[in-house]
Amino acid sequence: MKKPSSLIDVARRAKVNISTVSRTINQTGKIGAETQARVMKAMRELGYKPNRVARRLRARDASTHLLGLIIPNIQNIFFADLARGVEDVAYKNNYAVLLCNYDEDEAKERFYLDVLQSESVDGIILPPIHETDPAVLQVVRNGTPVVCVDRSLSSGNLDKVEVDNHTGALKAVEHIIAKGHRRIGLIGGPADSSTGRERLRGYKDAHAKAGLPLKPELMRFGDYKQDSGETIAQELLTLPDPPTALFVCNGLMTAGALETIAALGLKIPKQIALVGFDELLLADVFNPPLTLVRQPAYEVGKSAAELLLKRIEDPARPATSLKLLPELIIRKSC
Amino acid sequence: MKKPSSLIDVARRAKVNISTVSRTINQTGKIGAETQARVMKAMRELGYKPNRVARRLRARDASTHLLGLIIPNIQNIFFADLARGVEDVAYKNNYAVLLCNYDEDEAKERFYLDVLQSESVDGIILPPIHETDPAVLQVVRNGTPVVCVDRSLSSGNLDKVEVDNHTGALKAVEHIIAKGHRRIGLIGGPADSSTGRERLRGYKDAHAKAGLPLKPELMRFGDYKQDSGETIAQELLTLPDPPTALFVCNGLMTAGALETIAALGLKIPKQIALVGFDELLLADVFNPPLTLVRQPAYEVGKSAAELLLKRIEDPARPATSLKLLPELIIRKSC
DNA sequence: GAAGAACGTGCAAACGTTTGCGCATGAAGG
DNA sequence: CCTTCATGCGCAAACGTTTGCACGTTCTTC
Repeated sequence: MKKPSSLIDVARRAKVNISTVSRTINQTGKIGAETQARVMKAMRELGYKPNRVARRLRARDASTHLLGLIIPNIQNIFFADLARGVEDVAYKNNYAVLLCNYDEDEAKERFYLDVLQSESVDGIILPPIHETDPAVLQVVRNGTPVVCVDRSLSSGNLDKVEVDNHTGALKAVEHIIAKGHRRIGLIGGPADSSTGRERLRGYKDAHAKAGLPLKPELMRFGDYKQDSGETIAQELLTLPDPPTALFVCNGLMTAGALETIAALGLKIPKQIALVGFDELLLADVFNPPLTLVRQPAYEVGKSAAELLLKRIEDPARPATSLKLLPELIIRKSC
Repeated sequence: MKKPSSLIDVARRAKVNISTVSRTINQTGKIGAETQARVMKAMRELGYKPNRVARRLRARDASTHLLGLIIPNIQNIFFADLARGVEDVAYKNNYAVLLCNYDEDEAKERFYLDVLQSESVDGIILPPIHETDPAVLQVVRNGTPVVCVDRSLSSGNLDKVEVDNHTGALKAVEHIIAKGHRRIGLIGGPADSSTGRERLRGYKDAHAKAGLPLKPELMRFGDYKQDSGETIAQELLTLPDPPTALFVCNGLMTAGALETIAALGLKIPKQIALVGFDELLLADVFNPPLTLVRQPAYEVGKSAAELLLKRIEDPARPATSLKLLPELIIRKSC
């Protein structure tokens, strides 16, 4: 473990004081051209790299050009796309982003929040695990810029960018109803997530508008992972009086549902119609091509990062709240 | 920006010296039960959280229980799965992992390497951008434990876990040949990646073993992203004398190829057979179900993390090199 | 009952930076 | 020739920890 060279080493080699070295590095203060050259040379020769830890310890407010992004599940393409959106604008502005995958685990979320904070990132983007997330609130109170994505935080004054889940679900279910379906199975999201609830509301409202009664036995709730889509579809489709259409509330669960539909040998859309949430790889070349609600995941990430950068620049600016519209892509599965 | 409380505040409140506080936190040294209680109380009341930055500055070797993972492209499911493998074993061992997505950009890779290093992570897992990556070598020389995944680094002495790409490709192409194909299009990986070259070698060796001549016009190389799969498939399939089968060297490019096959209205496997690399969501319920080489992505991540933890514990242990076998899953597309 | 041993705690240095202040030096201005 | 001032640089404190050392008590042990 070779000890890396420090300011002191550079200073010694260039025969100046460490403050001079620091100042030439940061372009702060007046330093003679000749001295600067000598310092630069010494730095090059020693392969000097500033120690970010020390730098941040000294100056808590020294920008590290580092963003934190905390996501529930990296295997969910929605979040991967979102992450890319964040990445791209961050990088364009010379920021790097530290990604943390908390796997819907509250303790883990808290841990990462801690880490990012104590790494002094300039700001954090995350979907709060639920509406009143005290850990997140604490971070906000500490003065770290935070922007919420996808899910919201009840406590008002935060920048956030969400998808209009209610409208998305409403349109989807209205489309299903327009296709003549009356028994529409719901594979919903977790009840304690705002996205889950909003999509459920869309499902309900579509029924109400069409004067269709809700059938509780057709409404089940998963955890946004593939397995639960598979299991719930199994339950629903083996009911004595099964639904004729399925509305599945996210991409992974849609994949799961498709697995059981295939296992059951059901034909889409004749025997069972299907509309899913989230775009899926290959959805348009699937057989039949899948009708689904495309969420602008990349754009969510992009906007969030832009908002965050603005806030970092001007912490006093009023909070902006964006709501992006999802798009119902009608193909052949319903 | 409220200033968080420090050891000093806690010490003052508990009427002890800061060293006493530090010691009760870290369970190091003997501290009386009563004093401990007083300190704990003060910490609770102040909501004290240790400052990780300061801690790491002081003790460069103090484990932060933090791992770094640098991946080329988060949207590639292979890496998402790999990341989950890393995550899971890390978390089980009380480590957190900082994920960095460098998007095949060398400058970005270097940047993240810098950041992780100066964040003093305990170790780093990454697929080196190419065999002789000086930045990575530098990190290794600095004494930071590194394990390479997926791709290798020419300079020997590193822990690494790879997939046997040669065997995987060999089996795949042998299977294609066994199905009677003689004109097999290759949508390969980048020539400067070890995975790309190994898979190419498998493709070539399968031809050689079957006594089949290589046809350079059927061999093209993409960048592992969906678009290039789409474009190259387009080029290949509109050749005057097009291939009757396609071997596609990763998942995203396979998806791209499927897009153009659909656009061209070609029937799989009759008009064009296909074998891809990487498991794909819905591959088994696709029409037809896709024959492909499944890489044990999750296991790669898992093993890598285990290796890294072992190395952190015992930096002197000899380097281990793992080669995991991919599996040819024969379905209907070839 | 005296000599250690063990225990509990405080003191201060060190980690690698940034930065306010102060001190020379030389040029400009009267 | 004496002030004034800008320029260029050094000194030392501070950021929040950890940790070796020292010191005073109390408990064994013969």
